[in-house]
Amino acid sequence: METKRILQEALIYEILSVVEEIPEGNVATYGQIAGLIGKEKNARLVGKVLSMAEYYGTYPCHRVVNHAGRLAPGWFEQGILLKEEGVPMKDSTHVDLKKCQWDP
DNA sequence: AACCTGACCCATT
DNA sequence: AAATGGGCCAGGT
Repeated sequence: METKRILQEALIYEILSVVEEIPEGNVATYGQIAGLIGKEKNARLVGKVLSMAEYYGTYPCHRVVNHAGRLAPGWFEQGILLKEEGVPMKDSTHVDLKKCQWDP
């Protein structure tokens, strides 16, 4: 039980430290992040963690979108934050991945 | 164990 | 990047 909790926290830390690396004006996809921490097929977990990111601290989780550039459902503030950074938006719910996807 | 859910991804149409 | 269908993985009932 205890070891499981520790492993989870380690995973969360890895995810958040990658998110922290995303430069202003760029966005990354969940799958991208999952790949960077060596868990390519675990993009869903990344989303899960980010949904609770504020619980762990302040991270630029608004710079993370899905593979189609769609913003997180049920989080309207995200679009505003991105626009303020100068991220090109296709519409209120999609960013232009082609122009602003983060290249690690 | 079985089943459902989700801030997902991919190939196909 | 629109709609569908199938796959994946972790958590919760």
